[in-house]
Amino acid sequence: MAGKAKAVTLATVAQTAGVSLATASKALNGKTVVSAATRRRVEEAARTLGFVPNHFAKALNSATTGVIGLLTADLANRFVLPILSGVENTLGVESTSIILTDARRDPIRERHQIATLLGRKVDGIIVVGHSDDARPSLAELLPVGATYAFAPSTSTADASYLSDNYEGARLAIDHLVEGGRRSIAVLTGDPTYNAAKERLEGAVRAARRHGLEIVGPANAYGDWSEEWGRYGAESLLQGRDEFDAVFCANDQIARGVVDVLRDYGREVPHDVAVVGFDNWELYSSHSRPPITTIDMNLEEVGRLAALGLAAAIAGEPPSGITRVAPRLVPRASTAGSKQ
Amino acid sequence: MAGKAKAVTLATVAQTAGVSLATASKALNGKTVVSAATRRRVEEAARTLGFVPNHFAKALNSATTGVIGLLTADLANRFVLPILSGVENTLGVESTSIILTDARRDPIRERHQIATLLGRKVDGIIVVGHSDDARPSLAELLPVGATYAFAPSTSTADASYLSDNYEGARLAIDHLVEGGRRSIAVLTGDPTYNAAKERLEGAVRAARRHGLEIVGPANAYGDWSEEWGRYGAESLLQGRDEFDAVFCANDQIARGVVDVLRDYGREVPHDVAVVGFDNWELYSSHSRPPITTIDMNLEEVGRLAALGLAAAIAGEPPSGITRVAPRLVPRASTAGSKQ
DNA sequence: TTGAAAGCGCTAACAA
DNA sequence: TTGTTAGCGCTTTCAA
Repeated sequence: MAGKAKAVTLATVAQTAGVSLATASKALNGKTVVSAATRRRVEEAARTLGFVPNHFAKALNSATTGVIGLLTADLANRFVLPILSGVENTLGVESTSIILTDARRDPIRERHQIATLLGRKVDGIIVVGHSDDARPSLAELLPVGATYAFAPSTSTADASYLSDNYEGARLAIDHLVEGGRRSIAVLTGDPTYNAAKERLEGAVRAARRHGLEIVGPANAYGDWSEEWGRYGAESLLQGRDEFDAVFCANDQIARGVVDVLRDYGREVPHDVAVVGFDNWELYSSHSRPPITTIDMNLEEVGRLAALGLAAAIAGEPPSGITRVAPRLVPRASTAGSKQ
Repeated sequence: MAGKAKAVTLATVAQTAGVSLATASKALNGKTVVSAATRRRVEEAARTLGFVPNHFAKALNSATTGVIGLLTADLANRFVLPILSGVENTLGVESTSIILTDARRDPIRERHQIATLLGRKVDGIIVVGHSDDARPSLAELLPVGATYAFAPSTSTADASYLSDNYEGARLAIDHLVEGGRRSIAVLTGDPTYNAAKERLEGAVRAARRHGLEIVGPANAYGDWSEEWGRYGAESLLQGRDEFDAVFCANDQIARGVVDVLRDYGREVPHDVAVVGFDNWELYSSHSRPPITTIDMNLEEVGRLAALGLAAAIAGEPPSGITRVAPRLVPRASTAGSKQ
């Protein structure tokens, strides 16, 4: 720990530049009233003295503090990280700081953290959920702006940003159909999740647009695990329907499917093409073969939530649900065209 | 966005409690000089008015601000999350806030962020690396305390906290030997990483302590991928040495090994036991069979880094490298005793 | 045990 | 275009 740096204040800067405190303040804050020469002198002085403005003093007489709160429901969740990253990258580091909190799925903890954030006088809050299931609005509790990322608010007056499951499923199905697949099965996830429903529904709709029906058992729900993927694949293999493709609602399911197909001597992608969801990179790109998947573009979700909050802080609060288009990440599990 | 809450200030509280500003301040800050009755009255007033102290005003005349900076090298890295979580959970939410930054492995960006954090008058900084390879000390640049998590500082004057790879390897080898394994092979990771070297070395040492030598090729280095695990396993199968266990330097390698053993009809754990490293839960616990692994206890690393920083802030800066003991997470891949 | 008053470092009227 | 002055909300001497 180096010695305590004696803080250089604006007063010192003003003094060395030979101007008043007020003028120095104006010069450094880009106010137009100061002459170019004065500004140069002040900036020079600030630079040589290594002046760093004290944000606390600044915040004390400004309407805004340049700090926003990130209220995450579950920091350990692997989906929140890209969102954080998107937020962090969007807000200018110099102008805005992020205070991070983790409610650990505990509503009581969440209340506490909101109080803390408000005590820190954050300009706004980005509420990051742990799935894309809707969550109660915080509008009543908050005297500041807020946007919701991943888990949308139940109130449409709030601005929510999440990935578009329907569109993701459509991308997957279109890709399979373009590859010549006509008999597509679907294995979706835990039916208590929106994502499981929407990805299945999106697939059914997209298939119909091509004049196709999804093959295989009507009840394609399971959970989000490899085990379910393996079980589902075996069921399909033992079922009466032929299939040349499987769309899975996440990468783990897809991994299970790919592994079982391999065990049974079905070649992927030659005999059966497989598409996953989530683009859990380290996971889906190292299987045999690597799995084509849908990336939710969660960084973009974070980016939009940050921009939305910035707008809200600027006095123009957005509202409604914005669905971010996912993208297809093609890999070997769907390579080549069938026939 | 609800209406702007007119902030309740200490002055209002003092007024309703019928005391002076100064007394109210003392009462709320636990100063002993105030009488119990007065304190009760002030607290009562504060509660009913919903008084929340303004941290900026507070920080303006205190030595500390109750804010610390988290300087992460790479937020997208999956190892930093548990560390963040450990830090977040350790610092009292009410008393300390965390400002999050992400340098994205860019030293220039890192400099900027340090400047920003110092501008925010953080009481200290926790530097979180993206691997356990040492990183340059920041002591020269920082007028405040700092601790290093995961990636230790190159300076022993700094306090660094990381997981103990040697101990992790020892746990794995001991566990295998206790299970009756005598011919243990090792597949480690990318030789440019400390972790790869230390885990291999730890395994060799631990084996010798049992009077055993590691079997298989001397050059056990590869990278951190499933592909390397598969390749390494095939090499072992085709080699001349018999082996009844494989210790892998991460879960991906272990997964590759398990999959190939399965392909070749070797039963895990009956014929060959497998241990991974990192406890990447969602990954290692869903393979066939689920993989025994070493958990680095990164939350604990975060916790200690936070406590160390708290000590530094309190004027007692710790120093040196603290290695956190990992723990074994037993799963099916080593179940039962051989023999 | 309480209160009056002086700042913390800065911004924002207002005056010059 | 520049400077003077009054706070922002709080803590902290120092007196009472």
